[in-house]
Formats: sequence, structure tokens, C-alpha cells
Amino acid sequence: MSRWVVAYHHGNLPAALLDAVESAIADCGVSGVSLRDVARRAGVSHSAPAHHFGSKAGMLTAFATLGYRMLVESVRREADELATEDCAARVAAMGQGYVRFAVSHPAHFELMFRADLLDPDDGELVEARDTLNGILVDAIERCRAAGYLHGRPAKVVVAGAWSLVHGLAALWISGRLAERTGEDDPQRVASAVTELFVQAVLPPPWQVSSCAR
Amino acid sequence: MSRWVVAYHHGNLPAALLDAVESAIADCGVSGVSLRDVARRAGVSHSAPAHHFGSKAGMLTAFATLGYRMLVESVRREADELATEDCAARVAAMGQGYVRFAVSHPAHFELMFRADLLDPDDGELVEARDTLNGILVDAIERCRAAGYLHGRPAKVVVAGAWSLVHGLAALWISGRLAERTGEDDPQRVASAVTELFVQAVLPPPWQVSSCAR
DNA sequence: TGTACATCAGTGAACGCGCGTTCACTGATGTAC
DNA sequence: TGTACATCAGTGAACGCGCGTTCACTGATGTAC
Repeated sequence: MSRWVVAYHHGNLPAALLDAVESAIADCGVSGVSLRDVARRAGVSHSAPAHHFGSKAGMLTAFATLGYRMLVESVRREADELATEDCAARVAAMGQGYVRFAVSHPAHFELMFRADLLDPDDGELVEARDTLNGILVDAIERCRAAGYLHGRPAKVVVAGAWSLVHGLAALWISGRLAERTGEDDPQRVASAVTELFVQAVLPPPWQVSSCAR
Repeated sequence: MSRWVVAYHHGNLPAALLDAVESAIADCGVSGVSLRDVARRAGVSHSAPAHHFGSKAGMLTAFATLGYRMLVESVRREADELATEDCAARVAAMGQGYVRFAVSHPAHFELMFRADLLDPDDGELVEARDTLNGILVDAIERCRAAGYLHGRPAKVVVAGAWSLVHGLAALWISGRLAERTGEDDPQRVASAVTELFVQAVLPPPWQVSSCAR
């Protein structure tokens, strides 16, 4: 087939459609995205998305699943790039990876937590979510094993750490935090806030324990 | 006019419509809410909401504004009910008030941070937002003045505290946190997490300063 | 107390629109022989 | 190398629907005199 002829078979239409979802959400918001608009952006007929994803919910669920996988990768990469093996530093880095993904892919991030638009029983979605949860829990568990928790329940620390970075990302995306801090670089805010949390909540075991009660 | 006759003039239709918005969002999600459905729930014609609010965006903006006011009240009430004047305890209480509002009015809370559905220039919305921001900033500023910050920048502590409770609320509403912690009472989680944060990040000034660097 | 009139609240019909889903189809690809 | 056939990818027309907005209207209320 000549390269001058538009291909009938696209090659990788599902991926192209998911790209189109991202730009559609960026332009119209999560609530404004439609199957037909996504197909238009990808340059295919409006029944093509339905062919691949079954339905609008299926398409959005695939998009959210991709988001969870990208988030996992961002969190892992940021921790792996550290020179140190210090478990608290890893937690801080993971938090920054979390925010980095969210602010650079706000469309994915927003949709990932919009239960009303996703298929809750989708196996791949559930699996991707579990993977994310696993690496968060593991990181805190390592801190506990290394004595960084000073008796604090790991469950509470997990909930706190996750809430902190999730809230930071959500407030940044919604515009509230930028508006208030006058800061223009979300990563600088994320860095300051995660360092604050980690230094205060996960002091190394050799530090006086009076801080940690 | 007899009480047996349906009133032509409703009395307080705008308020009734905003109640209907809440139940519509609860049933259909933020993305699924429509002017017509809201009118149906309130038992009026579908042009009545437009009459009062001008447009769908106007109605949702009024709903979000109400949400900000309720949030401010919840945060204030929780702090005012404290027996102590301790500024760190007040911050913890305010955090719990934040989460309490969010989980008991998820429809308001979700919409409040959905910039794509609101009128960004609405004066009342902006004012209600500013009020919320003011009481958060004030509370941390008092801690700074009382020596609880140990040299930490107030801006970072504000961002951290807000992110923490906002993230906790958002994760709870989306179902992620309940799923992971196995906890059924969001207020118990909120209490544990805000106490953790406040004890670690806002230790009283007489506590050894090595913790706070 | 009564009347006239302005204002406000809510109606209901009409509009055009974009939506998600379905379905019979056609074009392209890959495989078996 | 060629042919037949199954499978997969994407099309395009059709459907019924609910939507937000507009507008001329009617009913109720309040005020001035």
C-alpha cells in the first residue's frame, strides 16, 4: 500500500483514540467529552471507538486504566532515579512522581477518580489500581521495617501520604493552589510539601523519639 | 390562598432547586446532572431554573457557592467547639471539619472544584472561596505567631495542611480510601491523619527543636 | 376599602443540536491448501 | 504462486432521545392613590 493513500486499517487506532480522549478532555473538560468528538479528533467515523471499546464507558475506562499505568511508572521512575536507598527519601520521591504525573496528565488524573464515568468491574482497571496501591503500601512498609515509623500505624501513614499528594495534585489542577500560593511551578510546591511531610512524619530512627509521638 | 391548592408562587424556589441539584448529582453524578432533571425533581417547569439562575452554569455556580459557605461554616464550627485555644488543636479540628463537610455533602464538594462547570467570574463564588482561604491561612498564621512553625514557611504548611484534608476527602468520596483501609468511618480516618500531621508538623514551641527542621 | 398598574414568578411550546447505540455493509489482511 | 475463505477494522446511515435556550404568555403579588 502506498504511503500516499490513507490507510483503511489504521495500525493502532485504539492508542490514537486514547490520545484523542486526552485532547478532548483538555478542550471540553471531563464532562464535555463525547464519543463522536473523540472519533472526529482521531479522523475516523464515530462508530470506530464503539468497535474497539464497546461503549463510551469502555473507552473512558481504557483511558483511566492507561492513566493508572502511567502513574505507576512515574512514581517508580522518580524513586528509582534516587542515588540513595533511604526509605523516607524514596517516599518523598514517589510523592513527587505522583504529582508530576497528575499535573502533566490532568485529563487522565481527573478521569481516574471519577467513579461515575468508569466501568467499576473492568479487570484491567482494577489490576492497575491494585498495582498503584501496592507500591505505596510497600514503600511505607519498608519505612516501618527500618524503624522510621516510631510506632505509628502504617495504615494511617499510608492514608496521610497518599492524601497529601493526591490533594496537592487535585488542588493544583483545579487552580486553587496556584491561585493562592502565587507559585507557578507545581513541582516546587510538591517538593516543599513532601519534604515537610517526610521530615516531620518519617524522621530516621536515630532521631530523638520525642518528635515522633 | 388555601393550603390545599398548589401555590403558583413557590416561596423559595431557588433554595428548593439547589436541593434538587444535590439529589440529582447524587443519582446521576456531576456529569449527568441536567437543568431539566433538576426542574423535574423540584416539581416545576424546566424553564423555572433558567428564570432564577440564568443558565445551567449559573445554577451550578450558585450550588458551588452554597457549598463553599457550608464548608466555611463546618470548618469554623468544628474549631469553635474546641474547649482549648491551642492553635495546633484548632488546625486539626478545622481539618476534621473540612472532611466532615466533604463526605456529608459530596455533591457540593465535587462541584466546587470542577472549574469547567462553573462561572469563574461569579462574584459570590469568588468571595466564598476567599473566605475559606482566609480562615485556613489565619489558622496557620496564628500557629506561626505562637512559635509552632519552628521556622517553616507558613505558605508550605498551608499548602500541606490543605492538600492533606482535601486529598483525604477526595479519595474517600471516590471510594479509593475506603476500599484500601477497610475503614467504614471517614471521620475516624480523618481524625487519625490530621492528628498525625499536626503532631508531627506543628509541635508546640517548647518541644525540642531538632524534630522540626 | 377598592382600583389600577407595575413587577415578579413560573409556564409550556418550540427550536435546533449533538449525543450513544445499533446494524448491515465493505474494504483489507492473514492463513490454509 | 495463486486462490478461497475466514477474520478483523472501520464505515455510514438511521434511530430515538434528552438536552439548553428562547420567548410570548399567564397568574400572583405588592404598591400607590
